Amino acid sequence: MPVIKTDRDAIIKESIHLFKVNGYSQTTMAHIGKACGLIKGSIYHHFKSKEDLALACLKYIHELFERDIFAIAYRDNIPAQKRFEQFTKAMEEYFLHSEGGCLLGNFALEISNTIAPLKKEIIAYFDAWEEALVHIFQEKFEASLARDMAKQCVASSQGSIMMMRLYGDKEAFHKYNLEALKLLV
Amino acid sequence: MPVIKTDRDAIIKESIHLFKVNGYSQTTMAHIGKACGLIKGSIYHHFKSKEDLALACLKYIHELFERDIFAIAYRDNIPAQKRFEQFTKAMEEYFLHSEGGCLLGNFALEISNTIAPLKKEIIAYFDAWEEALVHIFQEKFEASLARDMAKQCVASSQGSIMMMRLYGDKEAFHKYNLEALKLLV
Amino acid sequence: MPVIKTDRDAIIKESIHLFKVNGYSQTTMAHIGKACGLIKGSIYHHFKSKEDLALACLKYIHELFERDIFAIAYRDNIPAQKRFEQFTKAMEEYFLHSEGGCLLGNFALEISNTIAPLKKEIIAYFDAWEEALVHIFQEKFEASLARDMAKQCVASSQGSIMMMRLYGDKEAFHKYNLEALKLLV
Amino acid sequence: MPVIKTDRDAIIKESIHLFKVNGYSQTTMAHIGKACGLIKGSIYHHFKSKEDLALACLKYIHELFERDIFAIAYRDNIPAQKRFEQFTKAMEEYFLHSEGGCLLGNFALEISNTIAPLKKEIIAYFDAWEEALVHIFQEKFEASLARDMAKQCVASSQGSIMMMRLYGDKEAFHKYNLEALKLLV
DNA sequence: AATGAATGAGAATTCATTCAT
DNA sequence: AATGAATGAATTCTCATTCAT
Repeated sequence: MPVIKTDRDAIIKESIHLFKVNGYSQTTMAHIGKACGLIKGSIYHHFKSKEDLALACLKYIHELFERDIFAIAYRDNIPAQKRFEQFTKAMEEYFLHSEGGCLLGNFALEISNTIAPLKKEIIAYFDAWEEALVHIFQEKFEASLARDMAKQCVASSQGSIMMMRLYGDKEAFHKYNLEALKLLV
Repeated sequence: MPVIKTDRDAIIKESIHLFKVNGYSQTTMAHIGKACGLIKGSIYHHFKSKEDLALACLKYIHELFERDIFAIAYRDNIPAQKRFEQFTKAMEEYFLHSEGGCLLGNFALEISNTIAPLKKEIIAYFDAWEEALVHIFQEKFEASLARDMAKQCVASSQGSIMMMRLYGDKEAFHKYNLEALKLLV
Repeated sequence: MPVIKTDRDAIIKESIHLFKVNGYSQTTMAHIGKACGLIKGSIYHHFKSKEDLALACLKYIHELFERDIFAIAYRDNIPAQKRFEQFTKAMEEYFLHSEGGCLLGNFALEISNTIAPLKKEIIAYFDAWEEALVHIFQEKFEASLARDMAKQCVASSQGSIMMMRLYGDKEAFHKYNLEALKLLV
Repeated sequence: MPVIKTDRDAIIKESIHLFKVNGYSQTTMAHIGKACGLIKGSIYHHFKSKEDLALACLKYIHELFERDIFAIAYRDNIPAQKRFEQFTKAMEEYFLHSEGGCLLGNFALEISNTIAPLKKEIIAYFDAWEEALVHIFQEKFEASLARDMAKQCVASSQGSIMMMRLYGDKEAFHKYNLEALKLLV
């Protein structure tokens, strides 16, 4: 029962792509409109402002991750190590095919200081990512260590994605993920 | 022979700060002018465009890193491990006091796709960083492994800086650096 | 045979209120729609344009005044002075309860110069008001004087309404009406 | 020693004219720019917003009235009646040559409900007008009566100006002023 | 070098209006 | 009659850049 894509969703998807590749400020409502086959003004029928649209994009991705990736961490019937592998693989899968890297990470650096409502959502996303990893690691490590490991895992992932985006080098990103798996061996 | 701060340098320093904290697009020539006690038009006596100024900022930081940090890696009279410690400490020192994180990293995500000349400089900086680490690691590891380690080290640093910037958490950044040191033990 | 309120009438009444309080330009079709429980586009089933709707509002009020107030002036079986009292009282009654003052007066100042068809209706309204007063005054004064008195009476009323609207002071408006009555004593 | 007209003043004067004749909303920054020989954006060099410009216009007129008209009321060496004549004449002089009537009165009806900062200035202007008249009337009448007379005088003036503007009838305005003078005979 | 004023291109946003359903 | 979506033109405002002084 796949959810039927509403027009709202179509706009969000195009926007996510443009925001990821060109950044928030360099993406104009006209660009987004064009990508959706609309004129710029028409987008305001669906979102009350550019910021509002951007927030919807962040939430869309956050939900996607919750459902498809973070959720993996909570499948407690699967051994922790196996789960971590699946989790890491799902991450890799997503980002290898995500032109422009991680929208949340990009926005964290571009606008989290200037647009507060977006910052909140960005932090919520990284919190959830961290929490998922903590849930896995806790099974094998003491809580405080598990948290430190999770934090570093999130950070390293973001760093790797940044480098993949900058250099266009998917190879290195894959290697990083292989390396990350050793954490739980 | 300490370099005398020219006006040009003063503008660069203010710009670096603003660019780091607020990003490229969200920093206007008027903001920069105000921070320098000038009106925006006057900046054009020193830099021919905003892009040109941004490039000067990137180069300024790149040179600073070459001189003060990357150079450490090449002090071959010091043992590799010691050098790595010094290198890591210098990095930490810099970024702990750098409000807004890493300008080069920020710009990598915000505008490397849209402003090609800046991308070149950003890549040169990360290349140099990586090369410095390779130089250290090569002493103890085989070339290809040393490079992989260097790449991951750079990426992880950037990821940690991103998180420190987003969460305002210097503690976690410090912990990450302690952890990184274990690479060479 | 009381006139049944059609939907058209409901829209007109809401529009009159919004136009009076917020002016022509600052009242949008969306505002009007919302007040009527419609979306803005639906109003076009009843009126072919905003201007057309505004014209209907002006005519609605003009007719109301003809029927309920101006008509008083022509009840020739009642003594002029008594009629004038009734007329003035009816005016006061209306405007004391009219949030936003006099729509026709407001529009006279806001858009009579820019939207000709509305100006015509506005002038017709003030002409009728003046004529009604002339009819009363003529019984006691010579034609030309009666007309001058009528003109000043209309003008003063509008000025008083303007001040009542600006200051929110109904008291002063009442005093003015008391004063006006002395004209015919 | 005539004050030298600054560019700011030139913009204000053109704006006053356009605002008076076409109203606030129907006057665009492009209109104003065109009238000043500028492009629309350039006006923002002198005024930070349309509202700010409008406020400057209101203040400009308010000051003009204080200096050239209201001041007359306070020349206590001249007999009250004479002063009232001069005051009324100065008013007539101004408004007879003011295409578009009274900016403050026009704005009172168009936007005092929607743009609070402008309302404040409009009220200050009418307060000052009233106060000037009170000062004259007090010499011959008891305070409370003087105030009532002043209020009605202001209101009637505005009503007459409204009618002059609507009908384009300067004659009637003149007659009204003659009539007003009888108040102090 | 610096300033103040101006520019022009474009940004986000609004709004009356239309149209297929 | 009503709706939701779309339009296109216009509106306010921004900003990098230029130029005469």
